[in-house]
Amino acid sequence: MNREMILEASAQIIRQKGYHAASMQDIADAVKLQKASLYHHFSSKQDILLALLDQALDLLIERVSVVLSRELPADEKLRQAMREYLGCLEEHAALASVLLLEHRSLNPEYHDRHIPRRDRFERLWRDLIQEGVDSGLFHTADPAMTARALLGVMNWTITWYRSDGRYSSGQISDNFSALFLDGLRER
Amino acid sequence: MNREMILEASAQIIRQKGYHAASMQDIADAVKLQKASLYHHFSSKQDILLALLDQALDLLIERVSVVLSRELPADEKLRQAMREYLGCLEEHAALASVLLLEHRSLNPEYHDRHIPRRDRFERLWRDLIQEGVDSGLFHTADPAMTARALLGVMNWTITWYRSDGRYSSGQISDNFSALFLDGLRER
DNA sequence: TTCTTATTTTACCGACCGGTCGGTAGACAA
DNA sequence: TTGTCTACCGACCGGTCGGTAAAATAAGAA
Repeated sequence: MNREMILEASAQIIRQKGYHAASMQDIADAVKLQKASLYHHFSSKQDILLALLDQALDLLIERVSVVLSRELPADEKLRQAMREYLGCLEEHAALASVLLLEHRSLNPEYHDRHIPRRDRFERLWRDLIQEGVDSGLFHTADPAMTARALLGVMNWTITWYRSDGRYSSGQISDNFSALFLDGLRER
Repeated sequence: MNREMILEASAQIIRQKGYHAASMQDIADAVKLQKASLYHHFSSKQDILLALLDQALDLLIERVSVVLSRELPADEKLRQAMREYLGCLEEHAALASVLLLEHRSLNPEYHDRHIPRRDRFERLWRDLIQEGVDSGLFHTADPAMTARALLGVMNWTITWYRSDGRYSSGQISDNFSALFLDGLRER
């Protein structure tokens, strides 16, 4: 047994029940350990949550950054970045759910340490929008708010997306990127 | 003391702490009652949560429906509906947070009763999109998914919107509706 | 083999959880 | 005066929470 296995099980359980409803006993049962044994690997329940959030954010930042560093026009880069991000949310659904829905359960001190990393991720998207504006491909009144709209659409999918649903994450992201780039209005 | 006052306090506390972290004692303290007295007004903690969700959804359905029943072109109707919805989320921020973030904490039986009402609300938006498509104003591959994108953008605002921030909810909704209607791409 | 370290277990703790109990105070009516 | 109602209270219930201490076991290194 190691930290990674415990984290994986924790993500599943916290995703299902929410952080506060998920007990250390639940996690221990899932990895077939006694509850006390978890405290050999993690100093507290909060420590587990923080590790999950860090892991999730590291993963997403890394994966999206790779796409953003490609030499492409901003619109195509946006399309690919959205595809990568939504694919990542799907592939690591439990981890992603914890990141997006349970970060509010972090203690204040932990939370303060977490926020800058979130901002860094948000800035990736804002910079992409800005890049598009600078190159004359995009127009927007406020790149920061546009980035939040973008993240809102994508993040909200974790509340309804099911991998056995009608559409794959790739189809959904293509749909969303087309909507974002060209709008709903007929022309 | 009556049910409404308890619900109002409950919404504030549950919004802050989350359903499971908010205790009946917390709620009792907030309304200056003994914990036991809460059970004179509500049969259980779940009962409080369900009442909050019902109240929130009733409010939103009513307010948005009024806008949707106006005789307007679909694009203008969308603009006004988004403005109404985001204004409502801001005006009843605590209630809205509970609705959007805590419905997962409902017991299965309660949850099943709640879901159809949520679907009804989502359908309002889907029908509006469809109306725009039928009238030739909108084009979209899948109205249901477009509606979800729309709701995603708006619902996600409760995770970052602060009433003392740079923009009012009206400005944000105008920004979002413009983005949705005409897209990000320069033309 | 023995010593050391890493890992897990058993047994336990105080605090708090949602919820129930019997009972009380006051308003109103018969 | 008596009975009934709403609203509320203090005390308490069994159970679970996150977390701790110390003993037992497993795994390597010498």
